[in-house]
Amino acid sequence: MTIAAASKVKRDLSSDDDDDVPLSQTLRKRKIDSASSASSHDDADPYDSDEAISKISKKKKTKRIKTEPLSSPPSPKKKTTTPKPKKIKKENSDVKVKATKKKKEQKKKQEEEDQEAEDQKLKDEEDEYKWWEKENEDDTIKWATLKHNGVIFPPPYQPLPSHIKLYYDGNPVDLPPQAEEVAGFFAALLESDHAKNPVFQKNFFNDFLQVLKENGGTLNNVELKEFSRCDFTKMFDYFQVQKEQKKQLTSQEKKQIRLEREKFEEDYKFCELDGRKEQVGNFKVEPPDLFRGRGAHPKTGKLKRRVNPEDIVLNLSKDAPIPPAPEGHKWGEIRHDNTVQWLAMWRENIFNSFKYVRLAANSSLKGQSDFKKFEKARQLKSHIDAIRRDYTRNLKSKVMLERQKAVAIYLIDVFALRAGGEKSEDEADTVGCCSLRYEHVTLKPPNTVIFDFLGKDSIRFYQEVEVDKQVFKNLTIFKRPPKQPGHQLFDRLDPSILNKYLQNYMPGLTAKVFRTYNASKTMQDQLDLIPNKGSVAEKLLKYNAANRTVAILCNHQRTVTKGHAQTVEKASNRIQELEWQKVRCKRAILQLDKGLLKKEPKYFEEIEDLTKEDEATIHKRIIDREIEKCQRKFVRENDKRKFEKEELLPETQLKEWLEKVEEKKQEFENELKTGEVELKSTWSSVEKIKAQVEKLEQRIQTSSIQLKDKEENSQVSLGTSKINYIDPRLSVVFCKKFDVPIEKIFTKTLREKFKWAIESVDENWRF
DNA sequence: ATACATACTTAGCAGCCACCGC
DNA sequence: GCGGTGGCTGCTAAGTATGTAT
Repeated sequence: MTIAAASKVKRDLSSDDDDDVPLSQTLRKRKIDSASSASSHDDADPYDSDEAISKISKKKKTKRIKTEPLSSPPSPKKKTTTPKPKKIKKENSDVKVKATKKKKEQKKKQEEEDQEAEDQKLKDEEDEYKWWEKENEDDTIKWATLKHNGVIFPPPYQPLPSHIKLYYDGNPVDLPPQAEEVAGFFAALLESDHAKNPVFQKNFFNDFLQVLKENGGTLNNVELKEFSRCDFTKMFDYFQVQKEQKKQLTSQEKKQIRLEREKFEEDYKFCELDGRKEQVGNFKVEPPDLFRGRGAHPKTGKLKRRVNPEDIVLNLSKDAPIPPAPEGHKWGEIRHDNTVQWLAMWRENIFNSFKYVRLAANSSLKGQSDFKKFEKARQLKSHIDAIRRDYTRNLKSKVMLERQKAVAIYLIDVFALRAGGEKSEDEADTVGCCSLRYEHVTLKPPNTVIFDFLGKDSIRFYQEVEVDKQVFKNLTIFKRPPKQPGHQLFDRLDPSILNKYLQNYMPGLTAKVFRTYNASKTMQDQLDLIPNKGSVAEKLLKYNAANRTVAILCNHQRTVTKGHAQTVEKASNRIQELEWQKVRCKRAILQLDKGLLKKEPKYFEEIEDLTKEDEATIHKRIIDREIEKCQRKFVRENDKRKFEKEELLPETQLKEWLEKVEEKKQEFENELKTGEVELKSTWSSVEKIKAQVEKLEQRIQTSSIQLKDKEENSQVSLGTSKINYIDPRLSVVFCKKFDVPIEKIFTKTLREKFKWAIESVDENWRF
């Protein structure tokens, strides 16, 4: 195969021949052209040694089983060169933060808010640390000084009132509080899917019994043996009532509570990094709960235990004051490691892995990492041609390992697959590129491939695509007997081999960089296609469409919301009703002037398009809706009156309302029979009605577009790509060039996260 | 090379709350 | 003004990647 052939991989290899094809089309069924000439040696068996099948065995088991006492975590890394702390700037940043908080309190007053924002901006300009304007030094050292106040622990368990209990075989069970807490975790989920999942039930019940045993068993000698004999409903109901009560609080009370909480959290929400005040991300320690693994997770439902101060390692400057541990406790360890970003960590008990407390997304450290990530992806631009040329050539390599690498990189590049590291048996069975198995890929000659597997978060990846002919051939070889379902497709590959290979092209190049690169490249290309015209709303729609192609490329999905089908139906009913109203208007016009039918027959065609059945359906829908409305109104009104101790509305009132509806119904029925519309007073002239028709058409138009947009977005999640894959500078440039306010594209938090991008590019910047 | 340990990014979802159409 | 709805945010699970010891 030639280099030219390689560059025909459709999506964006040298975006020449199909620049004008909307990506949305090519993405659904991505086609890969192939000019490969199948010469005989291509088919030579590339297995260059007979250990070929040796690694075929399914996946390896067990990892992370290593246990280590929490009290003695591994020693910190050696690199503890602590550069001298920079001078600390004074209270300026303090003031700023308070201003932000105050802002939250006051609603409405737009001007005031604007003013304040303006003020803040000024302050920002004075003393904000603009790291992106500085030279970038050593990045193995993350900070010079770090001070913080530790972490917030969840409140201790509050036992339930004594009349709320778990029931076993119908008998109340007295649980020690520690066990009651665990039972409560389950009870709270009673109506969720988790509670119906047998694995979840089993894992929960085991751990629950364990905790019960640890605490001396039940207090009233009920022996719990089977999950199915437990009744959590009383507990569940109690939680529901509590939730309801919380909701019932006045907005004043809610506000009060919120303010108190914010005040308490203030000290933990911020830390001091190199003398600057920066936000901490997850300063709250995760509360105990039942582990909610995604997909078919073997450990789902297990108890995630409470974390104590003794479990926590704090990381801060040597000279920083050590925050006091909660009363009667001490910290597990204090560390001074400035080669890492985390402020605190602990080991969790589900996988025995670590959880970290780190800085917020708007912090300088995170911003710098983010910036670096996108710069690395941009660097790939100057290597991508060589990489594609090489993998295209290596698709025919005599060496099996090379062929596998070539195909893998092809898949990662073209279909944006993840690297696909090995997983242990106690995790959900999900895969990425390197861990693809026989059954995940179906080959349909001549060159169609169906991918069907569960990826990260057990999100299904399903695509039927055409691939390069040589890729197809290779996949056929990778699936040859004795391989069978359960066997690895890339039996000689893992991400580290792949990454090592990739680093030959460019330092720091790894599989994931391709996702960033292709996502941002796609976005750039899509934005380039948008004409600079129309309203802001129209431009936004186009921006979102571009965003959507990226999300589809990266397979970012979301579950359709519960009410989605209903919402769609409602919306299309509305549109249908608008159409119907239009027809009525046109009928009315004819009633005013019959002669028009001959003059403009086209205009009145729609009248015939509406069938009697459809019309009757619409009538019924409207009437039903109105009846319901009356009834609801009646009930509501009386509820209110009851509450205020006023006299209730008599039934006759309801009847009166309903009679009005009945009249309308008669009118509709008559209209259906005769085809004659009762002329409204506003329909005094043909012109007026025509104007109304125009309005209706406008509404139909917008409603239809909105509906379509909603439908297309129902399964696609735009946020993930916007937050993680699309270089934010692209969006900034788009806004600048197209006069779209950045607020329309980035929420407040995103604007803070991407401050570096917003302030650093002009409108000529390109990815 | 493998196995494990560590640290950092990416991911979807629940719940809340502001806003919008009636 | 009211109730539903969609957008945001917080949360934490689930990935990727690299360093270190064996």
